[in-house]
Amino acid sequence: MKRTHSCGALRLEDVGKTVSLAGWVDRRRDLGGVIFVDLRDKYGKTQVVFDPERNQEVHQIADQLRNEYVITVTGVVQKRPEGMENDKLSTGKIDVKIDKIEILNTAETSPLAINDPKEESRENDDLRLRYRYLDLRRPWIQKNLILKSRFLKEVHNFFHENGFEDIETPVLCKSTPEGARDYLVPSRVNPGRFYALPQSPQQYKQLLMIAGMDRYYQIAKCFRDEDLRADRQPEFTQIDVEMSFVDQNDVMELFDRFVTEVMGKVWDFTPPSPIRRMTYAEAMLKYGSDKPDLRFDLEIKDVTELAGNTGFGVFNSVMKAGGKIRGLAAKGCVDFTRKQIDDLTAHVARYGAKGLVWMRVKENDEVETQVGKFFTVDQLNALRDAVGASASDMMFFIAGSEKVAATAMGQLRLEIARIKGLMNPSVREFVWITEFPMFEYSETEGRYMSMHHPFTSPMPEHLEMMLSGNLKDCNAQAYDLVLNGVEIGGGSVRIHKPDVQEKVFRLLGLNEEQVKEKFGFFVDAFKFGAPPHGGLAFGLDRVVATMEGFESIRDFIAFPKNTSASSPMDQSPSEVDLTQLQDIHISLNLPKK
RNA sequence: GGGGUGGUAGCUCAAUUUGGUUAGAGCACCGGCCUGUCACGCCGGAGGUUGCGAGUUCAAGCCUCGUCUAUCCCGCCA
Repeated sequence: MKRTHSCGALRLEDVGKTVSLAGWVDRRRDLGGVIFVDLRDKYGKTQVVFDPERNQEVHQIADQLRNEYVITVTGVVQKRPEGMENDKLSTGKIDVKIDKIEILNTAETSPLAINDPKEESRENDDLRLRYRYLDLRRPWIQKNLILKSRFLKEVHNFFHENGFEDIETPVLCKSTPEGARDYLVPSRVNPGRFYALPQSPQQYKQLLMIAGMDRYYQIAKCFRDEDLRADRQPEFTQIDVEMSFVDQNDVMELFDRFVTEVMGKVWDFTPPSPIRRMTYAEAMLKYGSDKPDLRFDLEIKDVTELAGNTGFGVFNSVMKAGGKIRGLAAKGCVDFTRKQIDDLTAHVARYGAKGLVWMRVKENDEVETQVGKFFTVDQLNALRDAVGASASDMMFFIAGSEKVAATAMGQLRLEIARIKGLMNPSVREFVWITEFPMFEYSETEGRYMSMHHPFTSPMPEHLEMMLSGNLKDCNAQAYDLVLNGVEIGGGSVRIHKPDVQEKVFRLLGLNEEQVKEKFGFFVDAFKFGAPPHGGLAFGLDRVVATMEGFESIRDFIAFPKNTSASSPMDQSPSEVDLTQLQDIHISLNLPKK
């Protein structure tokens, strides 16, 4: 027994007890005589005291202690002298006078400042990942992992209480077209053949519905071989759910309860119930995004008719070409400098905006703008009223294709909110986005692609439209759950009729042979009595990160990859022995340097 | 694949108008002093291929080119 208590356990009522503690030396304060050591473990910190008058031998050993040494100590809990309490520690009213010490391990000087009291001070990511086991000793990051663990426990409870079964699905799967690039695993016993790691257990969970399992959930590892971002890792975890005999309302209602009962409990708050819903069309129009951040207004207005029918050639030609003109009133931003506006212009250019038109509303409500000569005073005033601007506001306008006008404006909206500090991290705004388009035209592929995935059912009233080949206006029974501008979950009602599924594959450009080869087993399964079903997947890492106000999910994953999808700690991916490659019948054809 | 930003001591950063003594500071580290500190304090010390490679120049951390790398973003991510 190395310890009787953790380093976060002792309180005033323990005074007088003889205790043993074990942990890491967080910090040593040597006053010449008495030596103080903050001993740290997962549970907290406790100050232990080495008094030369109490025990000279032990004191001499304490003299050798350095940061991150691993020790076990035994001593007597004492009330700290008057005025010597430390309010920052839960154990701060006591300390432990040490009679016995054992150095369990020494430690080299840490390349990371583990005991840095400034929580926001972090070394660069490369160094942190290289010494991740040291990085993970920091209390703030341990807190993140522990929170995720607690959340998972409640997730399991919730689904079990609601009749869901936790069923594992394969990690070695069949590679399928559509979607992200697959991670491939060569088969040794089947030369020239490959498994794919699952992008999600989508098909398996649907097969479980066909199998009659009725309600399935799984904490599922998913893999996507695409470029990384702060909120995207090549492997990540989903709370994956599927239910039989449900419509989309049933799924959303279940997750309304999930948010209230699980997230509300873990983060100790009361979410709105039900969570508000907004159509995709409304979100794109008003917020220029399918994941609107509703912590602030800054609503976008369509001013195509107003602005297009003026003497301003740019607006005029965009409208005639079938494009849109969108505007918004940036409240209290009349004093934006020319440099700020230039930066905003550059910002929206990244999203395809050809330009950014700005107008100031002066104290007397008069509109002032560089392009004023193209508008009448009435037209300017009409624009001002249309976007809801008044004195001391700045107005911004973007003209372009509907997609560019919407998304560039949406990004402008976010950037203004950042500048004005409107993204309050303590506010949580949930919203369901519904009625997503069924298909999306891909310029790079030159064809329509599924916006969600190819198993998504069209809205019943749009089925005929889809079957007749109108893909543009066909909406799906798909829904995303959005929190503070972050998509934390998404799902759909699935197609359960084999003929509809076949048709969708065909519309996506897959011929009969390709469907048979890639999805044959899946399509066959639907011929044997598939129940209507639907579900949803929650991004576990992203939910926790977003709830904690972090943008990067890396601080919630014990061993994440860097942006090159490699691990600076274990140097993976790495080269392998030639014999290993021979076993799996692989020869390398590497790009020239 | 493309763009932005960064790479200087173990760590976090600095180094004046394109350049001008021996590249600095804080923390960490090592030594000394200090008996109630808690980011202890005081004194001293050590620590540098300025990512790498070329180039321009009398002179490069600083300018140019290439390259590597990290990060953020666009594309991509059903």
